[in-house]
Amino acid sequence: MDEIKNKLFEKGLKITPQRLIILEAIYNISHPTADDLIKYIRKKHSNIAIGTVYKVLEKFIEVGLIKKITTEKDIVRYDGYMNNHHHFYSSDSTVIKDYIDEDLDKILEEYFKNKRINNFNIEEITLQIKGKFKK
Amino acid sequence: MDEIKNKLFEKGLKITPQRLIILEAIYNISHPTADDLIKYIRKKHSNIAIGTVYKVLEKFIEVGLIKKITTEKDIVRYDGYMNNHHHFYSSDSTVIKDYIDEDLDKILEEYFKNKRINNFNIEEITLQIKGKFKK
DNA sequence: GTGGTTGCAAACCCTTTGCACGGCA
DNA sequence: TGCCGTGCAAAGGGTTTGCAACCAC
Repeated sequence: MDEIKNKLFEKGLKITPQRLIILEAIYNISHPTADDLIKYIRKKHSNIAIGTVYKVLEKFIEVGLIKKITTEKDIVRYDGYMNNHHHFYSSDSTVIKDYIDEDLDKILEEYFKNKRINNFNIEEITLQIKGKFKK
Repeated sequence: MDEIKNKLFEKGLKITPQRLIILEAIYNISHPTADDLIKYIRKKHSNIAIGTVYKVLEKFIEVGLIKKITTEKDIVRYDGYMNNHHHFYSSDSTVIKDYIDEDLDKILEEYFKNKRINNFNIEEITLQIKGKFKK
């Protein structure tokens, strides 16, 4: 729990029970929706206001603690893993898996450097890889 | 307008004025939201019900005439260009631009073939390229 | 003729907002 | 103590739904 406190501290955020539990929840649930977080927190701890959850998430995004990710299925999810990474999206369920591949990142960087897209400054490239998980 | 009729016919859909105008609108607006479509149609023609627009779009997606695309900014947009392609997302506006690059598609296909991701069947790879358009 | 399609309005769901109270620094 | 964070409930905005009337085939 102390490393979670540190993360808040490093970003200059006040440490509150709500922020601690929300950040912990983000790290413990894979790509949660706001609703996933609320349920998780209400199960473990006492109550939390829905508005608070949204406000805290917004603040976390603002300071760069988490990211929003968007899926085909319209519901916003949150991701606490901040290094560059891609996502596998299941085409027959709501499952999302992270895909980390620094070799690929380098290939893409190189590719676009040579390509010289001259009216666009690339900041970030993310792959959405759709398909089916094998069982 | 006849090629639009053909597209509906090929997919086995009944040809109605609403479907014709919605599909035409999708081809004439870049990555429209549902609301963009409604406004476009109401400007050109007579009225159209909001519910109808959503139902028609859902049907088009079902038969593979269009795709949904999702952005950071939570609003669903529609895309009538069905060949594989990627998107540039402006990080300081809502502009989206298509990016077609068959060489890149081949490189990625090859890359993942060699990678042998063995618990996932890849169906489609889409790049989200975030950055800023130069003026 | 008849099943699919449309219009309309109400319902829904997720998210945002305003404000008074409460608690961290 | 002062200001930021929280809870609550109401409002907002986009999307979905149910049903009667309508129309393409």
